[in-house]
Amino acid sequence: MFRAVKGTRDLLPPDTAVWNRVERIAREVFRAYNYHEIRTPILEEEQLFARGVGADTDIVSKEMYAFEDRDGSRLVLRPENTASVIRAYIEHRLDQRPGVQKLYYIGPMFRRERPQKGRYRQFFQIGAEAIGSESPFVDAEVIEMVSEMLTRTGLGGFTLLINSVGCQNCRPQFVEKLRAALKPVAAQLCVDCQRRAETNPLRVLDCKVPEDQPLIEQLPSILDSLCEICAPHFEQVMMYLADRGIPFEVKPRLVRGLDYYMRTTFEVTHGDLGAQNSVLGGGRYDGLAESLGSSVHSPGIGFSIGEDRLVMTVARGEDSAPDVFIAPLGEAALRHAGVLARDLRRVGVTVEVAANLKLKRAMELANKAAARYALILGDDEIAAGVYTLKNMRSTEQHRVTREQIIETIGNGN
RNA sequence: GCGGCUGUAGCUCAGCUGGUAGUAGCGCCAGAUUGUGAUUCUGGAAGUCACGGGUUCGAACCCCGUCAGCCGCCCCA
Repeated sequence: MFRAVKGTRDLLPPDTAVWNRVERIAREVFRAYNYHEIRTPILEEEQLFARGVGADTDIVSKEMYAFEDRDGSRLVLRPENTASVIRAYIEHRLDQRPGVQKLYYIGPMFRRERPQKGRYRQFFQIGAEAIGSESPFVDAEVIEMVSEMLTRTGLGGFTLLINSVGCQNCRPQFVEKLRAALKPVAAQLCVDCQRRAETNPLRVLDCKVPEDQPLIEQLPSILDSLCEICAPHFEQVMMYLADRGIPFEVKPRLVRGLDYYMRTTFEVTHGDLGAQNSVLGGGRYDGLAESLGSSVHSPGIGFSIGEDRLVMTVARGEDSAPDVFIAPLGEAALRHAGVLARDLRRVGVTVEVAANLKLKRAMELANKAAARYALILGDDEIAAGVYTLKNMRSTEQHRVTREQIIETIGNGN
């Protein structure tokens, strides 16, 4: 027997209704903020991510689905979408279009990790990028938008964390400071942190081992090391968020795993997600376009929502049910039903026709499908030129004309 | 990539210290005579007990391996 490959899954009804609802809300919110959809290929050149995301990141160094194409070129299934969007932005000279380019996407990403709760090898992201402005106002607007989006999907009890990770000027200085501060205490930290202290000191700040926390608290904060550009930028972002009444928490130890982030970074966590408690991550990446070959400075900020994780945490809805379940008795009635069904569907009524079934069976199926009405069509009705319409909930049934069907159903009775 | 737990009908699960699977619940299908569902009653189908080895007279049960799922680590959405 064939099965979905490890880490991938089939989404079945009625769960797909929840996905559609989430996506519908996302599109509505994107529209309100004047974002437009971009669709980029799932396959990209391997180098795009090595250069964009960073060759040393976990995503690139060990999680990509990479393979050699028949012509020898190295391709990958995209592990994230920001690099692709920037690639498309450069390729199609979107920098020549007027104003800030505000783009959104919804689609699958691929990372070859060990699956667990809220983590799949094929997972879906809803994300957006605003390219062409360094203004902290844009940062605040993006953050406001994600907050709005999550709230409207019905997600409650999430926490918005923000931070600034500085820029190429102030971050290296901070890293040195951190290294110096870590030297005397590294031996008392967990083994992972001892390794991180060497390879990537910023990661130590993100350690979750409880015993390490007292020592980590004592380490310098990047917010004290921000340069004269980064510091006011962050202040303004917080001010604009406060203006809009958006609750947030400053987490100076928030570190993101992608190399391209600078200045503003943010994350949304939710308690119901288990160890993978992050529903959304994002940040500013002012140098990314240039590192991907753009001749024009194209600063940007973006985010992506883990749609699988969001769906996990929002209420489970019900899928749509038919308005009318038509039960035709006999061949003549079936032909008549086919035409009637077409006409009803054309005016927006959801119709199911029970073909070649006994009436009892048709009624059973109408009930199981949660249909609002059953429409019985037999020789009597054909002779009289009417239909028998039964309200499945109240059990009342009447003989009605074609016009009355649409009227009754349209009224939602 | 590393660790822990789990793997019996479509689903949720029983199955005693190994003797060769359950009238279990839900679901599914059919019937309770004529053109009426959801309630009720009756009947039925469906499992190579994840897969492959081993121990044993005998394994769903014990041992080893593989695979899958879940949970955690790493990291991230």
